[in-house]
Amino acid sequence: MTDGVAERSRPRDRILETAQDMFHKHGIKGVGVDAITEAAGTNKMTLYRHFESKDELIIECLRATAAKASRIWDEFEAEHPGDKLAQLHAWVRKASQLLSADSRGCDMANAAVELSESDHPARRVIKELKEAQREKLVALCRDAGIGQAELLADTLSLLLEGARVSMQSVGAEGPSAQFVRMAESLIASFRAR
Amino acid sequence: MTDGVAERSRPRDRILETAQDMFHKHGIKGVGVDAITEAAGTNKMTLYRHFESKDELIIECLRATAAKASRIWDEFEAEHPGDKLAQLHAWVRKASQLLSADSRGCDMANAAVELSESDHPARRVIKELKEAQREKLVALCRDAGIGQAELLADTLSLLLEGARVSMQSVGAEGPSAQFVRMAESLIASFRAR
DNA sequence: TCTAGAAGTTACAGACCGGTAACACCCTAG
DNA sequence: CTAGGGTGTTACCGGTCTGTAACTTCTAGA
Repeated sequence: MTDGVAERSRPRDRILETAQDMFHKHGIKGVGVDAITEAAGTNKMTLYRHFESKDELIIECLRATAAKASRIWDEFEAEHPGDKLAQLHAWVRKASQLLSADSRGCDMANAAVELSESDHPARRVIKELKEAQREKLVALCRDAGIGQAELLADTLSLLLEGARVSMQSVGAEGPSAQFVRMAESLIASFRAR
Repeated sequence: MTDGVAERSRPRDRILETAQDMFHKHGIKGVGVDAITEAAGTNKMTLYRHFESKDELIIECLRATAAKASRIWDEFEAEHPGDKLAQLHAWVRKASQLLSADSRGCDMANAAVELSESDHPARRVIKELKEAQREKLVALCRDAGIGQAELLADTLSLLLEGARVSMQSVGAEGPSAQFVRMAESLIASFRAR
């Protein structure tokens, strides 16, 4: 018999998956460990046997989310082998799919907003993961033959980051609705230089 | 004798100003009403005599912050009377000043991230205020003689929103460092069309 | 100077939080 | 069959949170 949340797997995996989902939906400070374990079909003691604290659970969730996102890049390569420009367009399309209605945005950015303590252990993890993502996009732009690759990658990054947070303020019909047009126009402009 | 926080003014004003500051620095869920009243040199009962709940205090803080931001537009008009294009460049410069190190970003966007409950009373206020800001920027672009005023305004909005949240993830040396160059380049591009 | 309302003080209620202790249980490997 | 590790259960600790009650003190205006 399954459990709705996930196939009857090991408690640690269920906790991790459930926590990712609940942190994303309700925010990190908006959900307690009791609620997570209950939704995961287990209990608090088991959580603390696998994670030494809630902060460590947060960090593991961020790493897991980043790992999932990282796998998408493999799909780009698989769908458009060697064609870096096509992969860049695929990135735009994939990014725009993150802007569906009532999305809660980027987990790492949201965590950075919520965890305001400057010495919170998750902060350095967020920075590392975000920088890794940035370098991937820079490399993609460069390999696509774009001159100012860093500048285009950073511009696209800010546009997407802005779109994801804007959606949470004003919804999907706000400025973020024009994301694809903005991004494609930018890429065309950079290619023409 | 003054009190560090603010001149000896009326408790309600001190609470409002202190709450704005503390919500900005530590996040809404990261600060309790006790801490606010203590920092404001008053007490919890006085707070609840002026605000019927913490949620209402949050809303009043957002309105106050938006009102402050609104006054900046008057400065643009005062510094460059009638010259809407100069005012647009002033907007870019002012926006870039929001990207100083260890900034905590936009209060309204942060609140939208923190208050994940879709029916939270602050959500509609955030949406209203953000939409008002958007329309101001659209009007500025249009009056500056730019053809696709809405698209430029939305692009600039997303860039700034993204820069402000990116800073909280990766710091001021990340993609947000190029904000001015991106924005100016965009304006030039739209003007050339 | 007197008075009314604003502000301060203390204590408390009820809920939730992260985290731990002690113990019972189950299921699989040997 | 048995031993042991992973898991479940219950209860609890100390702390924090929003919000309220009852009472005292202050202060400005008539």
